[in-house]
Amino acid sequence: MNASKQRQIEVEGWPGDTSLDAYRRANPLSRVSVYEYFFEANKHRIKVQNPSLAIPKLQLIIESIFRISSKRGFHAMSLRDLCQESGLSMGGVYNYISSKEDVSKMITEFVGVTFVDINQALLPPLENTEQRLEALIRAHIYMSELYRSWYFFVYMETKNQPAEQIKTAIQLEQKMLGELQAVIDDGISAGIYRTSQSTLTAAAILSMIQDWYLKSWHFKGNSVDATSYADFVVDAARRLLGRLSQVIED
Amino acid sequence: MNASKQRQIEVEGWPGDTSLDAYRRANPLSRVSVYEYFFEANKHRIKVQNPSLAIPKLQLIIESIFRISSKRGFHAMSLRDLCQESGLSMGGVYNYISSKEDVSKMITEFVGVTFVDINQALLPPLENTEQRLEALIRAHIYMSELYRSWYFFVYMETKNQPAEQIKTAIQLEQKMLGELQAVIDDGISAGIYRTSQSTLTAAAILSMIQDWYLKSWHFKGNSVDATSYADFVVDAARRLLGRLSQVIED
DNA sequence: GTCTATATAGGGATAGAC
DNA sequence: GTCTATCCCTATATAGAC
Repeated sequence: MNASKQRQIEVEGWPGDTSLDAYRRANPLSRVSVYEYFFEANKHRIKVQNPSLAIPKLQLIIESIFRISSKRGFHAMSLRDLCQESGLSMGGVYNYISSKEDVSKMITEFVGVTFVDINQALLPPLENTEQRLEALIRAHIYMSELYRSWYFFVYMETKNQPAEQIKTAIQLEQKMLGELQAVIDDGISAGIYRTSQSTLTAAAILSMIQDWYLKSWHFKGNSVDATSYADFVVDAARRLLGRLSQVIED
Repeated sequence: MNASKQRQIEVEGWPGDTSLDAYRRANPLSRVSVYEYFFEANKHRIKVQNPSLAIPKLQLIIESIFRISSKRGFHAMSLRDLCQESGLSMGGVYNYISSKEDVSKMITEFVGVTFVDINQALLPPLENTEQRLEALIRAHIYMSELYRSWYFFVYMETKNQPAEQIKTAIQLEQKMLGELQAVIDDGISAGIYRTSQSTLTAAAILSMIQDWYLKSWHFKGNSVDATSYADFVVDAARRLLGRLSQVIED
């Protein structure tokens, strides 16, 4: 249950099969409810200890939070709004959270630990440069497709939280930037890639990845699905890195 | 004074000289205080009518808003915070704004109208595909360099505002996306560019541009200045569009 | 035009019955 | 474990003196 203890998940299909479906089958989160993991990770902070009671209630509360705060932000959401949306009472909600700030913290940390660790475990080794770059890109896009509300919440809300949480969010981003840059630098040494700007290129690739959950209005409007967007980003990364496109253009 | 009435600003230097300095000389905003424009644009909503009194006070208030809300968000900023930061009293502040929501609206609209119109007027014609693409990229980056707080505020805060203002912000973004895509499609027709994904490429370029004010922590940490970041984005756009880099790599 | 003092509503959080 | 009722604080906004 504790993703951070897993080192390398052995799975068939991924990352050889690069589709969203192959990723979903490889991702341990899709086998049970994500709220089961969430409950385990936060058991010590939650009053209600019976899992069969707590897990569905947590789901109710967190999904309500995502719905309300996606409209006007977490800060603008009052706990009375949350009670109305979830159908719970004030007292009921406070059996699952210890404060409004605390629940945002739990969500942020959960994404930063569980989601990141799982994707880490799904990565091919560094030697395999091109496959690793592709897996870095696709795993992030696919995870954020499967758990879009979580990613969107963390990106949008942490910027408005106390310094401590902002640090968590920026570290999360810098970790991914570091991973990307390491692969790129590796590819440059190996003579596969040609660019003098590995840092900026890594940042550009990350922004394209983040667009998938930050600007979903844009992709919905143009009916692009997760797999084909990931295809695009992988191709774009190759172009930025001085590699010819390997996607056939019609 | 009213930028929206200007059609094509005649300037020497820009866009032939692509540096930040050339842009600054061409930009009419840099000749006076931006708050002079702001006061003119919002005269009808402000109680204090004496410009020599109102303009510096507006500057004080808006700069205080930018400072406070860049930390924990506009919504988290109370008017008492604002009074303390600006040194004004509650009554004093309310002589310049009619409500908290109203001031955020004024800022959003100002960026969406004045800033956008000025950059529009600085653009070379559509026929000149490559120069126009470059000018679109550079003008946006340079304007956001000169008025970073304004851009950051609009991007971050409008997502947490009433539906009406979100629409304004998304329209602003879609306008820029449309401009980029038009140039790209033009370049494809002319046989200059090679890509099957003009919409997604336009979005990727816009994200790189927005990174300049959304992730300034990243560039500061790597000591990249506006001109060299713009160089990078122009080069990256060419790579994405199937054009070989024209920047010399060392 | 700017201040101090205040009205009024709504926020987060808790006590205690069931 | 969940509810209702309530505490107390802070928010925006305004009234009225100077």
